[in-house]
Amino acid sequence: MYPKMPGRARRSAAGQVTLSDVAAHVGVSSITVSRALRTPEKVSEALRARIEEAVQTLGYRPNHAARALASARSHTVVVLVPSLANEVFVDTLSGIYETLHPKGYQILIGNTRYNTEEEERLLSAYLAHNPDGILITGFDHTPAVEAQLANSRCPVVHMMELDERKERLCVGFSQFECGKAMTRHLLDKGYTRIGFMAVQGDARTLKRWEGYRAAMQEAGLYDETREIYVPDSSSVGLGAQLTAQLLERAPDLDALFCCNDDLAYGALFHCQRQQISVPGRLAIGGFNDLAASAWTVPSLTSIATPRHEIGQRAATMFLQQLDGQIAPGTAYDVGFELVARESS
Amino acid sequence: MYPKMPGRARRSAAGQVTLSDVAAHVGVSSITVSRALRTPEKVSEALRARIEEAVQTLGYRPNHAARALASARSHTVVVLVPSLANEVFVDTLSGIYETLHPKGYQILIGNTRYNTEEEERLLSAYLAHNPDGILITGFDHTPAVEAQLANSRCPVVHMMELDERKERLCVGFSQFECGKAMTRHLLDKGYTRIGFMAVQGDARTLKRWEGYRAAMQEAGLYDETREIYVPDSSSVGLGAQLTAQLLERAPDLDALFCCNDDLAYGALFHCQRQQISVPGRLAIGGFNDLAASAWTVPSLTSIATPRHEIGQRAATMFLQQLDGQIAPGTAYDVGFELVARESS
DNA sequence: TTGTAGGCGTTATCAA
DNA sequence: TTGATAACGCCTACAA
Repeated sequence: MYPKMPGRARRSAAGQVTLSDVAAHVGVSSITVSRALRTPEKVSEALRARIEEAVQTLGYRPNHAARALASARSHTVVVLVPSLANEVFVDTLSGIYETLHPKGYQILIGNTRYNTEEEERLLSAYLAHNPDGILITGFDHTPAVEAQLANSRCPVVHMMELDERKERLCVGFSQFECGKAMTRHLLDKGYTRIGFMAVQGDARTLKRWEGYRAAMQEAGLYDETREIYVPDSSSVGLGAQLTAQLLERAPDLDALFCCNDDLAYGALFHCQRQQISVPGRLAIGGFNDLAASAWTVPSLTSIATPRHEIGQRAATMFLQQLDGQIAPGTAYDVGFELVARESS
Repeated sequence: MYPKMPGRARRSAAGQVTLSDVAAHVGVSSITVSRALRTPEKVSEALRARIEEAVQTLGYRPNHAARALASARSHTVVVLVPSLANEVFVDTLSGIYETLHPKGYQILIGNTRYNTEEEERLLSAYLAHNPDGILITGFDHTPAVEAQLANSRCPVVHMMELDERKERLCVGFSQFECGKAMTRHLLDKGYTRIGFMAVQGDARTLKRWEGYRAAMQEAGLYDETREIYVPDSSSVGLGAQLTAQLLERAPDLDALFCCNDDLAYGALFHCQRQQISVPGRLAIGGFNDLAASAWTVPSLTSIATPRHEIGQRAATMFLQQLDGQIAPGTAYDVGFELVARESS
């Protein structure tokens, strides 16, 4: 048996320097130290200096749990995203972090893995932290999650999509219009046998898919045999495999709209390997405009989504609701941009 | 002015259902409810059932802060990684999560952005949470961080590298040997004018670089004009740009070892665009073996690093130290594997 | 198997 | 500007 960890013997163990330790050191009451730390302007300058010094020398560290318990504010915000292996959500998180960190908020990241049940479990667990706010991806949740959000007594901001019911705080863009925009771009370029590749089947993917369908139907060119879908999670390899499958089934395809850039890279690689010229024989469009999309050969036509801004905005909207500075049901549309490159 | 959020009036506001609410409902003391929830086996079956029912109907949720404060155990583990935009650390995190979540631990993720000062700030902030453990990347820290780790009174596990001093708990592999292995592979394949591309300049990159140098010097083929380095953060685009620069400076290069796969993709794309045949005119090797590396054209030779296992292992080692089940200074070598593909 | 007592470190309230 | 007091919700220690 090796040395156990401190055992956390009991009673925070020897270690912890507390507010009253600092207070004793300075010769004031602990509440004064508390004030000197949180609202320095309410403490006389002389005292403040002595307190700060004592904090330094004693190495005092505030105790988050005690603060949360006493103040009923955890300074914690829960963020639920479907994936971390996706540049999109990493960028969103960094926007959130940048905005919330300076305000003293901790972020509790929940990775739902594109699974609403997992989301439910995560939310339940995280609610025990009494978050001051919840930033959640999309509107597609289990009834239990909806109920928890409603009862959470803290601001909830939905990210990535816009609420058609205009009842919930949200920031995002129209996934449907994105799907339409890319499809129209391909139609405008003269392609007529345009396929669609989808995976994962989350709500946002499905909306893009609807956008594709709407545009194809409007053009009188819709043909469901040019669509391919599997529920698996997205990857470059899967993109390559599905491209092969789809081309077998619909050999006359002249363009392919992939529901995200990873799949599109896979499509590109497949074509390269099979000597299928892009865009000569097959045009390819992606979605999200990941950092690498400008560098592939040929470079990838995609739709740029301002996810970093979505993160910043979602965090800001949370702060605003905390202060009553925002109307309930506010929907913030960040828009999107089609980036035409060599692959189309 | 719009409706503010509940205001968190004070005193946990109307809302909170507490242990004693449940206790009152059932007609027992609150400690009994606490036990029924944490150690069900210590409560009679009949009571347990009634308590569980009351928990359901009242919608009781444990309060993390109160629990942490009373028990001096936060059930929180801090994980510090240099980046989230890197498959490597996302995979590591998922290994950690899988291992720790079932044991009831929350994970506090800190993204240091490859910056030791930022790491210091993050650790300071996170220490306020009284974590039960700290999983940190590498051994390259500021003195303040080293001091905080030493004083933290909780298990600390270092990930990704092995401790030469054999003093610290760690799990990883030899970055130096990796660098050597890839270089030797290229030498074995007959390449002699092998370049090296590095970015970011973190400790691990530098060790791989040393491995490269050692191998080249052993072969009597080392030439520093074939090395290129910039401190910028890694990206596919940067890989392409640096490849162009290096080829200009050292046009006779016949192989290029990139310190990670992202850069290698960039190198691949540059060659494709410039019609430089790979590996005919220039062989390329990467590092990490990201998921896409098997699908590029040509597919990329790389070094597979078992980061998921590192995550699992690091979490396990933390749990073991908590129970005194592991010798101090244990270093767990997960090894690595060279994956030779078309690009070399 | 269940309960009593007391405190974890901090902050809100109210008073001085 | 500063302080005394009483929570916050839960858990450890000990007792019954």
